[in-house]
Amino acid sequence: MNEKRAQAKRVTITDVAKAAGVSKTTVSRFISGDVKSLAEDTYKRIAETIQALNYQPSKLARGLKGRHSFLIGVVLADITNPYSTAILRGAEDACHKHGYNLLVCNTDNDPSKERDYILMLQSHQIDGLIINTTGQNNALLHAMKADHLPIVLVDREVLNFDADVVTVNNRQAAKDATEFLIRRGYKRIAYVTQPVQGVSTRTERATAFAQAIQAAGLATGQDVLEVDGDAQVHLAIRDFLESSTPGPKALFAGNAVVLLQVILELRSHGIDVPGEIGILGFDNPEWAEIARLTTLAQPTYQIGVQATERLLMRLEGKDQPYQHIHLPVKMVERASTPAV
Amino acid sequence: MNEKRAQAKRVTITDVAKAAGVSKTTVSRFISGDVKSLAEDTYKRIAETIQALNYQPSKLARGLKGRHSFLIGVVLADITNPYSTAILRGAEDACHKHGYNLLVCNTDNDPSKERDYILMLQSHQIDGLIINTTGQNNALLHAMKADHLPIVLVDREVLNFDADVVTVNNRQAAKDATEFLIRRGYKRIAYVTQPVQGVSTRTERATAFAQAIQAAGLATGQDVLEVDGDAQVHLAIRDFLESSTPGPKALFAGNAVVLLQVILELRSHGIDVPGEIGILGFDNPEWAEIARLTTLAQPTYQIGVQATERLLMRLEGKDQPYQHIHLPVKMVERASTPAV
DNA sequence: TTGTAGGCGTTATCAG
DNA sequence: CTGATAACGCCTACAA
Repeated sequence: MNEKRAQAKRVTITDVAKAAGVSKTTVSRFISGDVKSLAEDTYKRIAETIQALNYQPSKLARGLKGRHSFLIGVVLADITNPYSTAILRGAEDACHKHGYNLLVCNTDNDPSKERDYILMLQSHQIDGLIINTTGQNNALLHAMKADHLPIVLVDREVLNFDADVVTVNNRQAAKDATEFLIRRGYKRIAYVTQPVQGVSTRTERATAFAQAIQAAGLATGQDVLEVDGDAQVHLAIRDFLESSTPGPKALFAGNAVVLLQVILELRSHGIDVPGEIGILGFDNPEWAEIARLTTLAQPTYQIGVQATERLLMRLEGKDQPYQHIHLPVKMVERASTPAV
Repeated sequence: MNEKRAQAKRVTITDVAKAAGVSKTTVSRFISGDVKSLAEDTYKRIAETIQALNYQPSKLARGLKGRHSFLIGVVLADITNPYSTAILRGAEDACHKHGYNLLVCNTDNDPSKERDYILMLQSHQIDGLIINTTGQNNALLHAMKADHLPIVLVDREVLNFDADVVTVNNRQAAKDATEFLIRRGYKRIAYVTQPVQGVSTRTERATAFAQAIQAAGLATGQDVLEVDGDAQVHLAIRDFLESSTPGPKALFAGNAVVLLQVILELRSHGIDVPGEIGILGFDNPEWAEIARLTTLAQPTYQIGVQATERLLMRLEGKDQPYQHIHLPVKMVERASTPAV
């Protein structure tokens, strides 16, 4: 075990102090931005020395002693989903402005992976956590919160968990979209979603949809189709197409992943969209324009930004009451939902 | 300034040592996996104590003293590009297996942001760096490397920079695809790309394309269209469509971003694909299936995994010569490139 | 306005 | 096989 990674000796606060002819404390004050307690002359000398030596304070050491690691953990359910990516990008931009970095984790909607990650993040002493949770690690989240870790929930809420939440108004959006389809003249409408169990967003959307359908007297008892994977989509769509309920049909997809599956499935059946069936979907992926699909666009980037800003606000000591921020959803009407 | 974040006192190695009736050193050995120098009995006792106390070693403290921060920096040019996301996911999976975490940065192809980020990562004492570089911070990269920071380049190479590189065989893929289009009977073929300047991937693809066109006697002097933004795409496509060179036309897009722009632009001109023009593109985004586009699929997930594994290998002290890994590209033929 | 001393949680060194 | 002790680079009292 000889010197494997013999880093060119790092420039430390001690080097700067020595070179500038002051004490470490003074340099430390400079770093922490405690400007007003430094003589102008001293300030200048330190600034120059830092420049000259190309000194970079170690966030590691700062974190060990002080309060900040300058690390924010981001736990995402599915990092390949453009929805998550947009949030990530918003969070990233906001962090960068404040000198924080993002520790990104991808749980694949797997609660045990999520658990592992939260623990790892903890061991890195993250200053805050932004999480799109599976909803199966609530006890752990409570514990972290009790440990005074600021947490912001994005997209999905957690029952009885008092924290900042940044999401969209799912109920309203689902209701509006459903009523829109009904006004368009569709009579047999189904909502296709991934399993709703434990995921607030999915539950809210599905429930609001079901209520709207009910209110319009269009319920069939087979209105919400829960699917998990292509095979189940296949079966669900087949049954839907075969159902004998009269009138124009429409399918409402709960997110972009499902939307894509539905489109491809319909195509494999040789069904013409929108000739034979209307389509509407949550999320507004880049390909919606290509496929001319009516979608519900969420301000994903803004979700990331606002979540991060809530967090940073707390990190800076401004304690405000927890807030549930519901950003607006905007329908982008395209060719897939004509009046029938 | 009272106790803002008065963390419930963290369980430390000292607590474990005390509870287990051994010294900190011994516990440290346990943590570091130095198993063979522990009595079986001691081992068991420590394991139990750690369980009981729910102890989590602080990676921060470990990093400060020892060699590892267990942090790997990932610098991406564009995090919203599904291509990048897939790499990220591969890297993430590989890291998680080895107990490392990813510090993710998004440069938006902006060299000065890239510079900032590299410096920030350095201050977090990252153990390694995976970078999809803008190509404008080579000096800095050289410096980091001289500091013995293991670096793996993904997607894009850097001239005269000796390091591991994981990418695909761009030249071969571009050549093969171009020849495929020629065999299909297209006579006027243009390659649409984002600015190639400094980006090896783009340069290689464009060059190989130009050579293949040249070899086939199909060059017009207007074969590679460099575009930056929708406005330029608009102009380039218009000129291309108006060009009087006889024979079937085809457009070859340099990546998914350009591909999308091209498709939408053609649509706005009312051009039928593939009736009036053939289309082929690098990358294989999820919507290629919907739009029935022939594409060149890259093993993006694998790029992420292999890049990370190269890095981890070095972190574990296995010094191997640097390698340029060129993963294979696979053409996915769909309806957009019929024989004409 | 500046400095001194001690400690954050861990690992490396050197002894037993 | 196990332990004392001194770092790592910085921050926070407390003093001056």
